[in-house]
Amino acid sequence: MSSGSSVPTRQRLVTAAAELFRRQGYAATGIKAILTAAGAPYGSLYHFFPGGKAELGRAVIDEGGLAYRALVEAFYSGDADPVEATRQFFDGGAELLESTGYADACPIATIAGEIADTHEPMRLAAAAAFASWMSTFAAHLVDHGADPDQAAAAALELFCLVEGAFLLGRTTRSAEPVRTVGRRAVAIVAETLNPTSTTTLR
Amino acid sequence: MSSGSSVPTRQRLVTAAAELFRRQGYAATGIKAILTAAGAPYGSLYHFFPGGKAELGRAVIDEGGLAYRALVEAFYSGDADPVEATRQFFDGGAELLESTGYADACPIATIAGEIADTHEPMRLAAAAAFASWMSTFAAHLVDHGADPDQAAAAALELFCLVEGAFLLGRTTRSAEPVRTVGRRAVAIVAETLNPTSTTTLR
DNA sequence: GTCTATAAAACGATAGAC
DNA sequence: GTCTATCGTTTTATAGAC
Repeated sequence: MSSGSSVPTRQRLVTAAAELFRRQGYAATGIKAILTAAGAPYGSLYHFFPGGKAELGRAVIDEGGLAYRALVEAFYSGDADPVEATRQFFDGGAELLESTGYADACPIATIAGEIADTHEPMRLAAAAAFASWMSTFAAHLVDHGADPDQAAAAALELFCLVEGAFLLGRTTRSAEPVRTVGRRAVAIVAETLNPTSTTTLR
Repeated sequence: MSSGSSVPTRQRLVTAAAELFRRQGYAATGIKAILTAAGAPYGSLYHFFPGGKAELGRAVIDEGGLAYRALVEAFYSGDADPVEATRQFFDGGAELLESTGYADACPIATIAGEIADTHEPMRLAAAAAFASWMSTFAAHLVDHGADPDQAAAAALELFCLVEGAFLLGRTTRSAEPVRTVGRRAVAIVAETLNPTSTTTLR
């Protein structure tokens, strides 16, 4: 299946590893399985990634981080209403989860959970990716009039809602958690853009 | 360190495995490491867990689920004010994360993320544990006057906030995410117990 | 830059003595 | 119920031909 000739070997390796890591985890995925999925020979991996599996893992986190950041930007760009964008973002996440048999959720969350205490370079890469998503979203809120501190808090809250709902949704094989937290996320964004009274909830 | 004579072998195995699984993940933790940490010989594991590593993993999830459910009950019991209990629950989580060097967070989240798509018995055990935590919390809200549906939604939202913040906190080595979502959690509980107007956010 | 053969170690699991 | 020796496999990584 696939392994078309036009895609460079290095990228085929990263793509195949990303898919397997996200579903099975980093440690449970053997290099041979990645090689088979990528249609690449054993030596190619160590040509492009002399650091072996760990360096490939880092590349997977970096590229997954960039891809998801681009996704956030696609929803929260320019004039797009943050509230409506949030509704669509969470609906899209729920549909993705369902349509992939509850396999595809966050591209790096599973890896991050495994290596946070054991592999410093990968941990830092994951932290940078997470931060880039939140700051991209928070900047859009600020562009639409939100207070910077409140926007940062809202970004963190939405991140946690998404990641928690992805974990719960994958574990229970349901998209309901994503839809439920999506409604809460919409309310948070609306509140952040339009604080109700002088003494707010926070 | 430890391996006191009074603790039964079976429980030493589960405790040692739980600690290693939570920090390194399920797949990355070898049986030999568990045996060494538990001070148990190779054969004991297969005496108590004929199903091997997977059966031990299931036991870790089950016992971790019961322990955390007891923790939730300790905070949300009887007359305890749900809002104040929520504040203390999240503060406690933040302090635990800090005091353990950002290692100890959710006892089964790391495992759940790894095996959700690959190991059905463990996945179901994790789903049951998650559900028991949420229903325990939701029941307390209902006891204090909340609408059952809103209580269930609030329980799901708090779960996702906690799990997301634990992941982000472990990845960034900071307890800040837990404290930030804790403030949001307090607001959610307060709103659930005391809806403001006829047309609410949801 | 591609590919294979192979090394060296670690893996989960089992058998059988005690 | 405890312990060890060991099987068979799989792991990551390397060497070296092409």
